[in-house]
Amino acid sequence: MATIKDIAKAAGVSVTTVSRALNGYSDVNEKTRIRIRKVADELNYSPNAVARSLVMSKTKTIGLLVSELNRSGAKDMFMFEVMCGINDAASDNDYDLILFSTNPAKQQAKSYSQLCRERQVEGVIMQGIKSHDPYLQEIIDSNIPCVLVDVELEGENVGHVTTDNVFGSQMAVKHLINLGHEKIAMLNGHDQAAVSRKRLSGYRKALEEAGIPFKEEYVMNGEFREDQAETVAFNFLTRNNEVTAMFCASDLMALGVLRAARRIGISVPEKLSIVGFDDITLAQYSHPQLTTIAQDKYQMGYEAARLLTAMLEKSTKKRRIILDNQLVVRESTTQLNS
Amino acid sequence: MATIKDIAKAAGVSVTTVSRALNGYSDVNEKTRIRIRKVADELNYSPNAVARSLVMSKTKTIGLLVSELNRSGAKDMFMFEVMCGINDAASDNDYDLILFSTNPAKQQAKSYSQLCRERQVEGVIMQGIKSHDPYLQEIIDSNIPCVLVDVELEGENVGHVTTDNVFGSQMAVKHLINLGHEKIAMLNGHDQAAVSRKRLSGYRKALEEAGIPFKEEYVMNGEFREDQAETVAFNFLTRNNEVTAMFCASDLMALGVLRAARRIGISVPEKLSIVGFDDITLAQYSHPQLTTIAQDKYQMGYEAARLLTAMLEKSTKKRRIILDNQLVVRESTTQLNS
DNA sequence: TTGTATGCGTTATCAA
DNA sequence: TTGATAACGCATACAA
Repeated sequence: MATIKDIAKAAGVSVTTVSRALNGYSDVNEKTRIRIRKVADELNYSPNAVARSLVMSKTKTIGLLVSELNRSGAKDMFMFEVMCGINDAASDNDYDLILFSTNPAKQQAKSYSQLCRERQVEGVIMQGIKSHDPYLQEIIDSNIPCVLVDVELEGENVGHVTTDNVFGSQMAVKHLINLGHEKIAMLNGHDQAAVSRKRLSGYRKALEEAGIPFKEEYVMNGEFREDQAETVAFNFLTRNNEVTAMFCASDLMALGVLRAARRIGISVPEKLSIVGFDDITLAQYSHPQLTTIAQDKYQMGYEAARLLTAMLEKSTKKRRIILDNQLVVRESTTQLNS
Repeated sequence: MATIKDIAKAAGVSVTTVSRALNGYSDVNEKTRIRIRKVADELNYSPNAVARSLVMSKTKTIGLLVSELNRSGAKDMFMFEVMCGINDAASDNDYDLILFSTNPAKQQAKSYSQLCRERQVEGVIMQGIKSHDPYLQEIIDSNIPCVLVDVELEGENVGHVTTDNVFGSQMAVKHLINLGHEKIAMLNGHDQAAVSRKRLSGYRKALEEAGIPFKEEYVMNGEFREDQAETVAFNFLTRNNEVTAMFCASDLMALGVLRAARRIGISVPEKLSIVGFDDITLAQYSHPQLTTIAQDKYQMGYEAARLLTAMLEKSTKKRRIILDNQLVVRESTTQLNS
């Protein structure tokens, strides 16, 4: 592989001049520049980013830390779509992405800051992390800029992007209320998830505004899992047949509820209206198709990477981005016919 | 950030000794090693992989080149699942992954080898590339090891992993034949895809073996797209109502056919049996659920990365891995009742 | 068992 | 406008 040294020799100049010529500095004679460019082309030169990184202490690299990148996350294409957005924004801003996928075992072996410093990433985007993850504290303590997806942490070097979960849930529940429902249950994720707490509060708000009393017994957790949701919903629905609508904190769980309803013989939406959250691909393919709160997952990723690059270039003081959600009405909800 | 220099100073030894102590060389006194380790811990040292890469000319990095990593690929989680496998295998073999996403514009700007040399990746895994992609020739010419997913190229430095597409298709069509079908159409992808050619040949083979004449008019292309498949199938099925079964080169297209059939009023599977290919997540959620040929996407990725690392370490002469597929019978196929 | 010196490919400082 | 030289953090050949 040709280096600037080779070019220097071939062009009869010093490496300094080659470096400057190739990097577009003004203090180099146009003729020499052209000659050097020509030689570089002939030698099929490409700069060695590793060497450059070492001397500049800038790697132009963002670490993409994904907790448990695995098949189980495949169903809701959530991660993937976010990644697409991150990838595009990073690329637009001239950063490369290096993939770190962690799991508890790896976290034990290597600390967050070790991971980052080893590869000399300039910043990090984290996704799929739970609010009790041990890395979280390290992120705060560390001085390397980090943007979190769906974890509401802020600080000098840490920002986040999320969607308006409270309002999104309000929309969902309000939609049900507008359809005449009053006995509305909620199938939430789990208490460790920030989004779960937000969505619960949106649910309560909507009920409150409509003057419907909040009932503790109407709220349950499905761990964001389809099978778990099915089990929980099955038990709940067999016991509470006065309930006419259910708001689920994820589409995947809504799919589980759909199953449970089918098993019990409750027809959706005639006897039970269901609203999901996320608008995953599957939401359009289920029967009935899911009414849901759509999150722009691609946009979340895009904004996350954009925020990070802005932080890296110190061109912003912003540390929080909240995107709007949208109610998508499909087939799983309908007017209550009392 | 602490460097070995700092450690050397603090421990009162030379950088050489530090380097050797930390890298587990035998020619260093155990006591000094322990002291150095302690100092390193105190200074919260982590090695700088960039510097190490430069001097060793080994980056322990694999480039993951994904053509058009974007939302459109989100529906079939194909890429994502393959990526999960790649990620795991790379991690198991102590390589990191750097994400390159290309598109025609970027390819214009930067050649394959430039891309690789800049980041000094040791090897590359490519996915989602079409058989007329300009990078393909560069891959062959280049001396940097590369493993392709679903593109059957081989050479000194290039290998591939794919599944047995011919046999997979044979299984699919044979399944239909066993159910009594004889008028079996095929909805293929496009001619630029190697897998399409393979799957077509499997289709022909199965027909041949059963003594059913191959009919050119029964084969069409749907570009691997759901909407395109729907259109093509709609036109075809309205004109050829003698056809009782259709083999699709992807599940996504099978979903399109399902739509077309519904629009026309052909019930599936009673009047039309459909077999897909891939076994994407959606296949289990459609109505009826798709009978399909399952490819182990995760395994494809895992094997790809494993093959590449083996090539990098020159521990194998193998350049081709072919995985078996599996027929998964669900609800979209049934006995022909004539 | 330890240290000195050199180099990896690049950019940056300073002098010419 | 150009060049000599040092530096980035690390590994290694060689010397001690």
